[in-house]
Amino acid sequence: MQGQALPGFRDFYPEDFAFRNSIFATWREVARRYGFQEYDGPPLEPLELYTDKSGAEIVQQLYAFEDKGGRKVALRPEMTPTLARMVGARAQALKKPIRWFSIPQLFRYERQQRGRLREHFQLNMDIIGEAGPAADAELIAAAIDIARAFGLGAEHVRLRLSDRRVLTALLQTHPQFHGERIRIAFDVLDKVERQNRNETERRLREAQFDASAIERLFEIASLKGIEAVLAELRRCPDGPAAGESLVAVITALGAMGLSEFVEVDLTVVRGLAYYTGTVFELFDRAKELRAICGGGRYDNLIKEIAGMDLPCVGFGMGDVVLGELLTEHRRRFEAPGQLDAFLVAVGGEDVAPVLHLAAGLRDRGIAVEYALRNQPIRKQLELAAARGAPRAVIIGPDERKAKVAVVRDLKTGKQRKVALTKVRKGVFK
RNA sequence: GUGGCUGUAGCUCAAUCGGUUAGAGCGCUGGACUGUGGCUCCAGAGGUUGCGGGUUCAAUUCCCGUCAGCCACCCCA
Repeated sequence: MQGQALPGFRDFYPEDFAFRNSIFATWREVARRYGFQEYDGPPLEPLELYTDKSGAEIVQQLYAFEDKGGRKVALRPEMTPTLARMVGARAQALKKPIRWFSIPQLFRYERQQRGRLREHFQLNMDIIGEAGPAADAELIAAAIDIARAFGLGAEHVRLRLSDRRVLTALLQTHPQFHGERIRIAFDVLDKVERQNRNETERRLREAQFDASAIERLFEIASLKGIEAVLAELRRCPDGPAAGESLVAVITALGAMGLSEFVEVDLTVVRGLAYYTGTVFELFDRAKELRAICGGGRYDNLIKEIAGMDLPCVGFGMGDVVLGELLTEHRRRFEAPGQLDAFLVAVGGEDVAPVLHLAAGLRDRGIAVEYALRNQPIRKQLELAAARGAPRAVIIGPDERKAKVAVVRDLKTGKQRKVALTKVRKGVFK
């Protein structure tokens, strides 16, 4: 075997490409329904776009190198910094709120495993310039509607919802959770579901938290559902205010009829440091796969990158985990037969008339194919069927004499003679 | 980046205790079938057993390295 794709990179054979296209088409369709406009940026960006925001360690996970002009560049690992730059540059001119989406191919140099490659396509939807919770609800609704558009209902997926402002308010009721140490608590909470309790306690003790603080953190982690969270918030000084946005988001989603998908869970934190409020993830119910989609509110990022003060909320949804889930649910896309007709020449003297007919039909936008060698009709029909053509148009000496073609329905096997004048116009019956 | 497991035809898998010419099904190509596909039958092509080294009279089989895949960690687009 001579060569193969680099590790973590995919070849898309026609059936894979059809599947990918069907995912993209659904993404675009839902984005359109929500009034989003599509944009794109360069796949190659200045390295600093990522290092400035994410810290130098992430360079280890970037496809980064020096170009021939000595510039340090990187293949984009995420779309948000590019979006921030683009919006920042025209922030004055763009009518707010901005609703934009993109389907970039993103790259990351990491060891691949299931659901995580070195390259993937990711739908990004963002609302920029609206600080209120209606924007958060709108995006969460879009994420859920995408799942629904793929035939995934509340029995297949669930949306886990949290809010960092709520989490902060609850944590701060304990004196040991303050300032930088809240970040540590975030980090631990993010992993609390994946680790056993002993491991979690060990990490907290290493970070100098005492038994009462650890107890408090587990208390917060165990709060499930909005009622439990609200009850707890009422016992904090700034609690009710911190919970306002979360309540508004849940209310809006309820009004849209999406409550059965939504579950408040404070252990959803998201790894990225720049989230400031709402955070959410879409999961398969069985929780066998990684998150299908993740996002949240990041109100300070554009100011950091472009200097404009614009609140944002957005999410990313990759094609890899989603594709795995769809395949599991047997919703794998079958490549559609794209031909309208397969033209069959009975003998060598029929080839030129078939070519002529093919050219005329193609001019009319009709998709046709014919055998590239002289073959028995048997072979030509076999190819026609394999290509998924709905019908074969057979032309032989008898047909030419009678100025007709035999149109054979390849599904039913029924055939009839149709005048050539009609066939030439793409009328096959 | 760390650790564990696994690599045989395009795909799914065989190959006895280490035994000489590595097989089968599906798929692909051709034929039976000279104006009618799907069925059936026949034949063919397709392999450096991931790659490299070692042990042995003999390696798909045992050992080491390496690459790739899967899983876990790390990390989360």
